Amino acid sequence: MRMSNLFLTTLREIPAEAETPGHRLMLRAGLIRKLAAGVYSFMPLGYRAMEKISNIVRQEMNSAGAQELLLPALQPAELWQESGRWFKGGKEIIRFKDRNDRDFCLGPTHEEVITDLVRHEVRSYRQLPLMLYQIQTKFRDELRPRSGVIRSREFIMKDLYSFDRDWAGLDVSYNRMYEAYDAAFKRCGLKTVAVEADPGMIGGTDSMEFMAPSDVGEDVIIVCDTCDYAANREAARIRPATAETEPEREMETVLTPDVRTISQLTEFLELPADRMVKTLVYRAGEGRMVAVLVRGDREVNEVKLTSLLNLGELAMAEPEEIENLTGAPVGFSGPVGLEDAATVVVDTDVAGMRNFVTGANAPDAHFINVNIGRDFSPDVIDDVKLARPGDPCPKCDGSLTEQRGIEIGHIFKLGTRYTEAMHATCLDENGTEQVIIMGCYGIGISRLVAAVIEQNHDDNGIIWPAAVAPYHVYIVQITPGDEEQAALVQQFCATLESSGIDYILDDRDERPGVKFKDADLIGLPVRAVIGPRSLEGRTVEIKCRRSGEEKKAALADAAMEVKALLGGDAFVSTV
RNA sequence: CGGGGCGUAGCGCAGCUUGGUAGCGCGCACGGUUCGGGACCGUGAGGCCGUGGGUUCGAAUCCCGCCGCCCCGACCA
Repeated sequence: MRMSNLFLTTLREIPAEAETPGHRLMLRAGLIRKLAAGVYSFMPLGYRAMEKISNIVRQEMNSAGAQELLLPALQPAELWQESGRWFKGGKEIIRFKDRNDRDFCLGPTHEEVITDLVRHEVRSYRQLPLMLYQIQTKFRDELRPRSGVIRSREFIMKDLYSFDRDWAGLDVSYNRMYEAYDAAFKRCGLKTVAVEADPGMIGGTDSMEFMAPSDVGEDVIIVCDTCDYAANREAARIRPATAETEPEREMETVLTPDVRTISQLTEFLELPADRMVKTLVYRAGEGRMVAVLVRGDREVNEVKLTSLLNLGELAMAEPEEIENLTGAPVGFSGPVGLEDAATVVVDTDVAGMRNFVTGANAPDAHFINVNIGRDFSPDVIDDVKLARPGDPCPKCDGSLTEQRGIEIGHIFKLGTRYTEAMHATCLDENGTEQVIIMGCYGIGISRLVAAVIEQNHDDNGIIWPAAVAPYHVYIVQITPGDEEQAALVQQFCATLESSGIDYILDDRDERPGVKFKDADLIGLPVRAVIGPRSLEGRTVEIKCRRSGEEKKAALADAAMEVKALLGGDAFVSTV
């Protein structure tokens, strides 16, 4: 491709709208352009990188035994009503009516459509297992699109669905996808961590997210410094602290006028926060109240709490609700005497404490020397606190660390969540109808492009991994009109082509500095320069974008040198 | 949805306080000099000053409404 023909304008200045390094570079390098909030065009260069990524993913899905198809983005409401997600699924579904006043949506995901398809086509267990996938545009009316193509309202996703006759089959499909994901991300030059995740509203038993570690990631991931334990903070478990053994003392009331917060209380009682127990009051669906006890220096993990109690909704209670429940204003809540009016949940660490401090459910009063069992009885004891760095690992003696990550893949064991609601069944050997067991597996393809750039750039621009670079080589002819140089360039291009290496030839009538700057910004893995210095020995200057290493190569050897820099044959794949 | 910020040329911004009909840099077009890390000189094109209303002789500027965009939070496969 000649630069003079390429539909590309690079930006010298940083667009004001972009905050993250990757988003800025994608705009500056002319990979994407914005149409509206969270809605982007992919320009030829950006699209080409995305196509290379799609092809890698496609190859890995195919070799895992999956088949590609294409499902409609336009979906009738009836399917979503059948699965129960038309109203629950909520605000992010883009809905509208057709001319006949029929409800439709633009597909945010395709569990319903694929389940509908499979229930019509699959009659027998002999047609299973089945893995079907597509690479297609998804639509979600995100509350807050951000960071360019990392969270957008229209995006490209690979979604794969597995159908098995039993749970053992699902385990096989799930593990096969796990391996395929790992392989695909590696090939894309992306560092990822697979973490335990909360299945959330989509339902199902197990789920894992593939995270690309990055400071601009929206998720916090918790990783053990010793073993392989890793989890999304929303789902991270923590090994309980060892139980205290001191003898129980008599519970007493202490007057604490206007002392409401833990920090006020530590000062007032001259006790550390880890001797206190916070009681947080939540309202679940249908007026059910939940009181959650965590140590004074900890936070509640609301996601863990929600899935633990299997609650559809959960919100902090309003001050009036707290006063109705406890008889005291906010700041004096405690578990004693609350058992009948609320579900009392105690964090595992609190369960091991003796003689702690809680609110007394009376204005301006706290209890000291509270003990579980004697003074109140919890309904549930479980791990409901938010993990933080330094916490003990649930699997080994190590301790947990924290980093941010971009979620680029998510795999779920759905089980019968959709197949049951939509009656997708098949007959087994005995002629008995069996509900099909399902899994679903997503990769955010357009997000992956952004994640690759977030992980691979420097101050001067993008540093594409060879396998996903829109082109492999950026060729600069220093003196555009020079015929001797042009002849060398032509020969060089021919050797690249015959080696399966693709390139951009910067043939613009610009000064060398401009071309070098654009070469760094666009960030193809190799830059090749042919100029006055090349003529005498018929050489090409070859520079590695990542290492900065530069060498002269004889024209005859140049293609081989380039290939070596690209990492050998494995990375050379044209779109 | 709550908080904050911003909408002026393709991009980055000034002008608004104190109303008088729009400017700078980059980019773009043309000519010339240049040419190994974003050159220089000259000429030029390009603007319902987000949008609707109001105040005024007169509004980019003051007032009110709406829309859009960005950030933080809430929320979220």
